[in-house]
Amino acid sequence: MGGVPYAYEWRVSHHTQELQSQFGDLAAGEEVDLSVAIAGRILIRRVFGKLAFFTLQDETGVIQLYLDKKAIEAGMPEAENPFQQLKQLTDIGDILGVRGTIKRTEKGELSVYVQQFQILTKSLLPLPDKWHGLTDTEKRYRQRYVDLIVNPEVRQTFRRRAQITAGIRRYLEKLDFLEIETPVLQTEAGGAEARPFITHHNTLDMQLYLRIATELHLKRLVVGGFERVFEMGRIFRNEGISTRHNPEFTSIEAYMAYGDYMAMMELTENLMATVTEEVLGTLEVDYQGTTINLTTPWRRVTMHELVKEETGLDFTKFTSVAEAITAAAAIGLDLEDCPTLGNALNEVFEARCEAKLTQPTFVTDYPVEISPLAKPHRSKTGLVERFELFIVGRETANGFSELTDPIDQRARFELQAAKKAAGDLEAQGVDEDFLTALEYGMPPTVGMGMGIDRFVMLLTNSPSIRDVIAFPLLKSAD
RNA sequence: GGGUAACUAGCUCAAUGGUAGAGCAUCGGACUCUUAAUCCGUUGGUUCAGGGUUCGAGUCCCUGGUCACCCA
Repeated sequence: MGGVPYAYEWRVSHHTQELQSQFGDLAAGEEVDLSVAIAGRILIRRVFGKLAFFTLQDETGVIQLYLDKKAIEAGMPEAENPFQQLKQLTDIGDILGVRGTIKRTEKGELSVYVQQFQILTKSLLPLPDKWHGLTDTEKRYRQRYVDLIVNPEVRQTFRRRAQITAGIRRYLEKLDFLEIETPVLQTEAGGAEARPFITHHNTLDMQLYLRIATELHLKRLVVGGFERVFEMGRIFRNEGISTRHNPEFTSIEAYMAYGDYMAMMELTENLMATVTEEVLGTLEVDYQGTTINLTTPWRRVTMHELVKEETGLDFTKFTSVAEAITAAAAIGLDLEDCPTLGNALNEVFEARCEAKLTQPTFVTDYPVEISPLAKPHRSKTGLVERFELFIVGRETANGFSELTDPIDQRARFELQAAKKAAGDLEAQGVDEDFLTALEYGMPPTVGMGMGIDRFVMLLTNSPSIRDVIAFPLLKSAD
């Protein structure tokens, strides 16, 4: 005791939750002569003259400490007035190690009957009000460590996030998928339509981009002979920030040779349902007051059907963009800027359908114009074999039979490059090396990408993406 | 990008244009079964920043900042 406010170690025998469950049915007033050692942060202090109650929190939960003057003096005979020191030197927020036995107090609170204690770390800053806690959103995100200390549900969210990512990996590995890491720093940011972050390598004196997708490298691996690959990792998009968008977020992309988009829809729903069941123990998920039912199979509907269902517009009947624009105007939609029929269809879909897709729904058969990496539909001209998964009106996953024809792929890239040259900041350039890979031959392959953060939001009932990212990007405070 | 609202003590919040406050936390004291312990006392402020109106601004006006929500 005394003098060393920052200790080196404390041998812990139990965590609070273990004790709470192990002695859950101990009767009030009963004691158990089991010696335990625990450690944690002092959350609340209730101090009397010769008796004190602390609430101690460790990673798993909380337990009360029963601090009796006589017991502590008996347990720490070399110390001088140890109980007095305990009262004077400890504060809310300090990390304390204790050894003692188990006792449920007469008032019924399971406690550690402390014989010895040591201040392991002194806290110099006061914790937020124990009753009101920390509610200021900005402070919660900027000082997540404080948020984690005082809001147990925040710890639960990140614990659950870890279970989800572990569950996804376990599921895919069981299906013989191999996780391979691909470059974050790239000379050309491709694989998606998004503005990239630009950075610079000093010794090579080279402009580099942070990846906006993992797609093109994973497909190179498929060319190389890995039939089932995936990568779960951070990607970066230099776009706006909202409750659904953080500039860096986590995606998983998985590629499976010899499968098509139908197979991948099945894999995706089974993967998500399995992980949900593992983590929540149910497929009925409450999200912000709405029950989302993840029981498979999920609804599959083509974009054409859905648009017709919601708006009455039958895009299979239109022969030109002009016709579509006129018809859309009649229902109050301005599509003047749409260059092609496919763009117009997508525009109507985004404006009128997306938000209504509350229950999990695979929207299929997208226009080729907005899908530069997807294989043409085997029976519908102008469309590709693609799906997007919507849950709670949010795009949560995206997959397609991969375009494997290098000539077609070059033409699609060139269209993109033309848009880029015309000033479209989200268009991608021609990735010559990727085309070379395709020229060596890529087996028929299906790929899928999923937004991990959005899936975690769903399973943790989090309204904002910032609630599932430990340290979300915020503007600098000053 | 547009709109709305918030910003005051460490935390949660008050304060008709007229002396900046409360609870908890801090600090000191009393107290051997508390659960937001209780009781007595104490400390604590660039009212987000900068300008303006006014005898006087936390309050009204303008500009900016951050966060939140809604819309695009």
